Amino acid sequence: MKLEVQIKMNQTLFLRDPEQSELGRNIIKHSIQLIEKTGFESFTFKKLAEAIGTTESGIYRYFENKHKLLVYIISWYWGWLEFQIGYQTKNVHDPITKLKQVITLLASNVEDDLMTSHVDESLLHQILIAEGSKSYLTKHVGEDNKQQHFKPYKDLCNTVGEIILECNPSYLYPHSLASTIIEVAHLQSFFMHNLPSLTDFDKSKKENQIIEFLNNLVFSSVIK
Amino acid sequence: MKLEVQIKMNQTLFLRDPEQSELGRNIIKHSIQLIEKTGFESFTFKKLAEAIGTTESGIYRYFENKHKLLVYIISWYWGWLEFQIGYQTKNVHDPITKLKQVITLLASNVEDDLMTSHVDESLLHQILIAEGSKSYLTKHVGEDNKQQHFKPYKDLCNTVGEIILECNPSYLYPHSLASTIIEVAHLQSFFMHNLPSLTDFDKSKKENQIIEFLNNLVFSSVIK
DNA sequence: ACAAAAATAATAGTAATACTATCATTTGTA
DNA sequence: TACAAATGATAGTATTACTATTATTTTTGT
Repeated sequence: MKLEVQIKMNQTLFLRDPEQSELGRNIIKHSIQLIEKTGFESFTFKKLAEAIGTTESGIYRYFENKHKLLVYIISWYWGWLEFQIGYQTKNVHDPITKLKQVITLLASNVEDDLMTSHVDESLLHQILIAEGSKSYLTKHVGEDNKQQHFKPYKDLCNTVGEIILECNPSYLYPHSLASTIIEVAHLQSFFMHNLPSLTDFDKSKKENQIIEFLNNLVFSSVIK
Repeated sequence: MKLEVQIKMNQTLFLRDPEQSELGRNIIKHSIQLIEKTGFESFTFKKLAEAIGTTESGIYRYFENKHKLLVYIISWYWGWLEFQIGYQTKNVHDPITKLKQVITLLASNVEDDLMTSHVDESLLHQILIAEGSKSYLTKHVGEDNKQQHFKPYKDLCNTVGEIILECNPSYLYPHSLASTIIEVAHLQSFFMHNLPSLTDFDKSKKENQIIEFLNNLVFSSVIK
């Protein structure tokens, strides 16, 4: 028997559940590939339909528009990451060790998880770095938020915030520090590869330097 | 005599210099208002032309496309901020005080600077918070970078990075910390207003809390 | 003051995007 | 095997992101 991890998704993000059909899973699979390759701005449902071998109207039966599809795959990623964090830190009791592991998970390059056959987490991680903030940097962020579209992200920040509080119960900014860690991990990776003079890292040494930077930043302020 | 501050802009960002004509200055003025009000996605040259009382082709004579216009106004803002930092910290010799003042400048709500009659810096600051990262989160960031479109941002990060090094010459990540301060100041402000559970702040107390968070973060790690 | 040059306005047109609608065909299942 | 549900094929619309052309106004150099 093949084990498949299922991430429970918000129903308002789609019109028809893409997990439940071959076409739906193809939409997810190929949209991840296309968005990663061409960027979200030049990604269209027409191109996606061509890549899959279906028609535009086929896609529209699953997703209202490309922004909701983006939010869908990003939410999926946060759900998956939360699962990973729970799984990988299961028997770790020291909160400092746990927080270090979380930072490593957030700032490392991800490998494709074979438990999820139609999702390439490695590509998805790249999408998060380059397009993640576009999911909420809109004028309709308020309504999206009311529909709980960002719940997986918030849940993740809460989880990380709680670990921070375990390290130091009197630390004043657990949520802000959690969202900062996540966003800075992505930003510094983007800068390192595209605008390197905004960082002190070089591509060849990979993500380790970002992890060290974040560890230094986080533990200096959390554990005085 | 009325003093006007002039920010020197990269020539490849525009086709005709908008500072040099009434129409050009109107394009800047109204694009700042429109982008702030409607968001960058629904901002079009047609709407801008209507707001000014000119035609689409009129705008196209100044800017190739709306992305370059966005990068233009954002670069302008970084240039202006750099000037502000230089001006406001002119006679401050203690680097710690200086860095604190810089953090305050980066994370405070900006007031309209009357030295620049066609630019509303307060609106521009809001645009930076909500749209700033869209200037570089593109697939053409590499070419844009070669054309020096992000130079004002890099210069600012360098300036901040140098102050960080004055505080602690052995600090390992001056550039990364500088870009982190700038980005986190904007992100936490956006989150506070739109996704407050990602922060520990509440709108009523305004930006002071973000400044305190950043001070705590920065000085814990820079001055051990 | 006047001609030439430059800038602007007005209009039209195109290809692509972001959809909506309709209907025929295939597929899954009671 | 019949019926519904899902998919495919096709067409159509309004808007966007431009380019091109020509007429009109404004600026400027002599």
